[in-house]
Amino acid sequence: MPKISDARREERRAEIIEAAGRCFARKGLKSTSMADIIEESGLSAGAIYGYFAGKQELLEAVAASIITNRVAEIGLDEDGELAARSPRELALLVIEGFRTLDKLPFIIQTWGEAVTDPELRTIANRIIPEVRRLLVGSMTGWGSQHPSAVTGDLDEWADRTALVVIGIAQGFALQSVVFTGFSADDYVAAVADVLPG
Amino acid sequence: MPKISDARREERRAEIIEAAGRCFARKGLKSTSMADIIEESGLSAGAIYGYFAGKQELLEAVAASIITNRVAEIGLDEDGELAARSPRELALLVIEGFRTLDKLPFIIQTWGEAVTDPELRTIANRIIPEVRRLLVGSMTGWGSQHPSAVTGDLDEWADRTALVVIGIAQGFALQSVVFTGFSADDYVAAVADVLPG
DNA sequence: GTCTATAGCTCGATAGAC
DNA sequence: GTCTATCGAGCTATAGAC
Repeated sequence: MPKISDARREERRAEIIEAAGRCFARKGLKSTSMADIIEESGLSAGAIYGYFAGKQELLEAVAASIITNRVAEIGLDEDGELAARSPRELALLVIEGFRTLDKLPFIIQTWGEAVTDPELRTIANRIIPEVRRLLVGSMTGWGSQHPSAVTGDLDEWADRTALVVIGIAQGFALQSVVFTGFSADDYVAAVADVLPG
Repeated sequence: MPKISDARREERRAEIIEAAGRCFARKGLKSTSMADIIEESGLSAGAIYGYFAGKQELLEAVAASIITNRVAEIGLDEDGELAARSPRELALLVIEGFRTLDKLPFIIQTWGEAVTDPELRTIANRIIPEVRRLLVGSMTGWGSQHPSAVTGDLDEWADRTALVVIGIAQGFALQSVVFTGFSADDYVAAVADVLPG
């Protein structure tokens, strides 16, 4: 077989990540076997292993891919620019993203894995500060226009508040996947109630 | 073989759950083997399997045990009675509990497992409404004394707000375990900022 | 402590683009 | 004809059962 171009190789890689992502979302992290991914991708074991060293590395690639797509959507309005938004608007924006994300169960499982997988933790730790930076930037803009909603120093306020905004969104994700009687609308209403904006 | 008393059997069961809990917390869910638990408990394989059908059932028992202990602490003041508390106080109470809980990493992993394990989800779904009920009761008492902080109907307000209080605490737990640069003090400060009370 | 099943993975053989 | 991505049978290691 021929040596393929870099572009084609990158495409293959993406295909494999996609296939693995579908398996993980459908069957769960644990019970997805390499055989499943091999079948889903339509390739052979050897082919897969030419791209990824193992299941762990695949999982990490899938996680990185999803999380990168997520970040690209957060905090960017229609023009792809960062707009000034209130804590409430930002929380609802992130939650709305989670709400329409079919891979949410996979993400929750990934959080659990990150506890014991340093590589996944590294990925998370590369992304969280980036999300936080986006939120802080957007909130700082809003806060300067609404000083009465800000307690203490503007930058410190935005810095702290971003943490809780992220936490609230994470709580939403968790409850929506694990809690059977969960009402997304109630949660959203409560967030709108609690956060300023 | 002598049939042991029910009390003794219950005690043994608790010992095994304790030993398994230590293993899970130390080595993580995945890499804890039955051999580890057998060794940690000082019992034989046969003995363990006389109480639990397998690793999964043990995990579920450990989760149920931890979560039950948690609930016992939440919302109960020194007298074991339910006091009226503000959303802020309740969130900080739950967070403080997480903060001093050495088994937090285990809990996060359990959330991930619950996505694919119906039995664990059932446990979570038995507990979450109970915690919520405690929070709602406590907050309703507080809200009736601070009507200006309540939007709309008191009961509905407490019901909704409890969701977010739980979510904020879950976000704290997640970030404190996964995010390396996490500052618990900042998160707590932000919660105190955001929630009424 | 031993047995069995299964998961993850390896590696020589193959075949197709250049 | 050469070079190498892909194939896929089987190897190895480990977890769980008793």
